[in-house]
Amino acid sequence: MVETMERLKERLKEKGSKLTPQRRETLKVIVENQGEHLNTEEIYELVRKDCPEIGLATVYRTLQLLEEMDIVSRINLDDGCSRYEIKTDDEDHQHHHLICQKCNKIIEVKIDLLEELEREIEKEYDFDIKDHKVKFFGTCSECK
Amino acid sequence: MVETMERLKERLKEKGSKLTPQRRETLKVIVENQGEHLNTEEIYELVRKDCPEIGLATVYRTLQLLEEMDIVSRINLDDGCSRYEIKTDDEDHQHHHLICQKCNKIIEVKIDLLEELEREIEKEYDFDIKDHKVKFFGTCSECK
DNA sequence: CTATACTTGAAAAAGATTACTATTTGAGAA
DNA sequence: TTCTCAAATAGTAATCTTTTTCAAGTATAG
Repeated sequence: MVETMERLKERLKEKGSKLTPQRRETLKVIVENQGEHLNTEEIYELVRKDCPEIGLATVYRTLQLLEEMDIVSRINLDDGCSRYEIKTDDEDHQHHHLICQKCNKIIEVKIDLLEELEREIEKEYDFDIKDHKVKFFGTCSECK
Repeated sequence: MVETMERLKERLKEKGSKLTPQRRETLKVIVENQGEHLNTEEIYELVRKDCPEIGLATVYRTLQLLEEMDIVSRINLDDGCSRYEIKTDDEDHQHHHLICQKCNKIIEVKIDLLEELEREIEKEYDFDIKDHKVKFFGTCSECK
């Protein structure tokens, strides 16, 4: 938490930007709700508890900023809105998500195992891979 | 093309739905523009050439229908709209896409190579995988 | 031929996100 | 600390994609 906030402060400074209470609080909500895949509206509601005067537009702007600064990543679950999760520094790219088509549960996958495929693609297509977004659809253990 | 149209007719009949000129023309445009990753507006404009009286809402409805019937698949490139491509029957799940972060070109990847990872995930998470959506971000050969 | 369920076009509505504008504020300089 | 000014904010309007509504049209089984 502290390190994440420090990272934000640092990257904002590099950019000539400011660490405002609104930005601090928005990041705090995302960190504290790791694994929840909150959308913008949900983040807005949670941020309002400690920062009631914040506007929705500011939350949108902040999330965009946090994504550009590589502090959060955006997830698209095809439900008509963007969702966000914190990027932990121990992973160099986004982890995968399992989406249950029956109960809509989202499960995070710790295994990466894409190295081989990525090396193959880089060679075959002469393409430098920087990151990936991988979603698997199917049925979770509880819904089988 | 003929087989794809037959498949549509067949699946519509199963559902008690009709094969209308609007649906026929929409599918035709997608088939004829394989590899273009057209969005709804673009499909609408192309369909209008041969079917000028069609409404945009019908195109939206038809694309939804085609996706449900597993005839096309939707691609989300985070550019604020849905794009579509035909599902060829020789692939049992969606192929991957490479997205160049410099020129925004989309490259289709023929290699799948996800079998091993999927088996691993199914075992580890007790999750039945039916399909996947995989995007790789980076720099294409021309932009290096 | 006719009843009925399915489709359609046009326009309105919804929902997410961005743009605008006057005002406020964080943080470095003095 | 106080001053200064670019950066940020709140609130609202505007935009853009997609869905819904509804009256009218159409295919098809019987």
